[in-house]
Amino acid sequence: MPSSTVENYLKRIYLEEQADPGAAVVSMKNLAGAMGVTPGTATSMAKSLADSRFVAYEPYGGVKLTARGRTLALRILRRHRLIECFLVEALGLDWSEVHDEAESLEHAISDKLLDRIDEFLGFPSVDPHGDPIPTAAGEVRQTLLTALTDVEEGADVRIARILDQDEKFLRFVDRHRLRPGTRGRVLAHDHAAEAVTIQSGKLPAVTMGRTAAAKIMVEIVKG
Amino acid sequence: MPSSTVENYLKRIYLEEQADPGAAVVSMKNLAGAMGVTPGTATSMAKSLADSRFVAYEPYGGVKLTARGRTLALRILRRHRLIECFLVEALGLDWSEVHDEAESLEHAISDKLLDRIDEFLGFPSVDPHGDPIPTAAGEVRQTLLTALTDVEEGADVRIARILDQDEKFLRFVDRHRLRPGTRGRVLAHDHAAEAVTIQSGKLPAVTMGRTAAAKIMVEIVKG
DNA sequence: ATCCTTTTTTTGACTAATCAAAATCGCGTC
DNA sequence: GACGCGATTTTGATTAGTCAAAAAAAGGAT
Repeated sequence: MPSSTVENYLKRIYLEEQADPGAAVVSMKNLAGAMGVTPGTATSMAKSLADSRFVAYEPYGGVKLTARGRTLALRILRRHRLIECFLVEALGLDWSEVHDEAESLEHAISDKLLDRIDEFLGFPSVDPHGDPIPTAAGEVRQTLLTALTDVEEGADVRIARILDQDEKFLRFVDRHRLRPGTRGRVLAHDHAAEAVTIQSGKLPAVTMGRTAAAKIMVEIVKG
Repeated sequence: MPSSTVENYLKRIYLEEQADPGAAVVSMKNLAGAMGVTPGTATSMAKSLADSRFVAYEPYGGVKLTARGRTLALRILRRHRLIECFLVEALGLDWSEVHDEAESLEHAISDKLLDRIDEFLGFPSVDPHGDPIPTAAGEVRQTLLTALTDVEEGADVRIARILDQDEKFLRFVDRHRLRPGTRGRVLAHDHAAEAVTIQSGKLPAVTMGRTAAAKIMVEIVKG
């Protein structure tokens, strides 16, 4: 069995690949940054992941998950996201605080218990942040979403996914009723000022900067 | 924070001390046996636990928990037992299979989540095996129980606690309706043959040997 | 083509946890 | 009091994961 360190690296590599689908590989710099280790550590781990055939590693190039590595990464992600759902559903934790908890539980839970949880939850397809839950077979259903930065003024949208697990950011999202599933309208989109103004429910509209808006994925609602 | 290895050693030392309250200390042989490591490993861990002031270690003697060590051991035990309750209550797992799962989750769960679980369960005082759940303050309410081996023929008893987490044994107990909380009657106690016959509900009576009976703790019901 | 900066790799060291096997200790028996 | 056996400790080695700092490579700018 791979250690939880290995599991974390693979998960992280997967997420980095997703975050920048353009890049063919994940650099040691990015990997080290994402894992909070020094570059030398990332290099030596990359080699050992390659030895286990979880990644393809090209010296001075970077790493890229193999099919085997991706399968494992998705298994961890599945665990992580099902646990997040469970903590919210069964115990009423707030969606802004479940990420860190899931981060450690994902390595400790058995497959059997995970199946129970999946069943308990009614086989959900997304977690509380709107992130898709990979199937047990290792497939992810990708939905086509638009970043809030790419939405034109006046559009009606349904918030679908928040691409940031940071508790502070999630609480900001929550305060303005922008959590996945809610509807909203883009009141203004000032490209020069790099600011988007959105309004949800009866709450006052909120204006946010480009980087914040880029982390909010929506579906555009035809009206 | 102590590693989960350290947590496991402390928990194990606590349980060994409980299992043989007569002995002043836990020997390296017993500790190594209980932890499934070689004696040399137990010795070196004993030293390092002593350095952290979790145990008092006497070379060629043994180890004994300090107050500090006991507090931590009880914290782990509390986690373990609350998790067992939770898995049975919330997810309907069988009490015979929750022990191993709790064994790994106990090191991964946060205090905050544990408190939620405790609340969810209504602050239980015993787990599904009848083992007492230490309080958050680190106290254990010890109840006075009698081993089935010490019960006279004809006595009515209430099963209170099973001193063995082994799945096979627990399923045996279950099959004969002897789980904690149920009532039964000791039909025969043959001291020479070291066998006890007990009957519960409408089921046929079952006869078990001394070592099995010693693991079943009961309260004697006055009639 | 050379230099400079950034990235990557290498090297050497450290900690935690473990084992195997050799050395040593403690203690009951004769 | 010496012997011997079982328990304990020591020693030397291994693996996983990490860091700091030195060395090397890549690649763009001049």
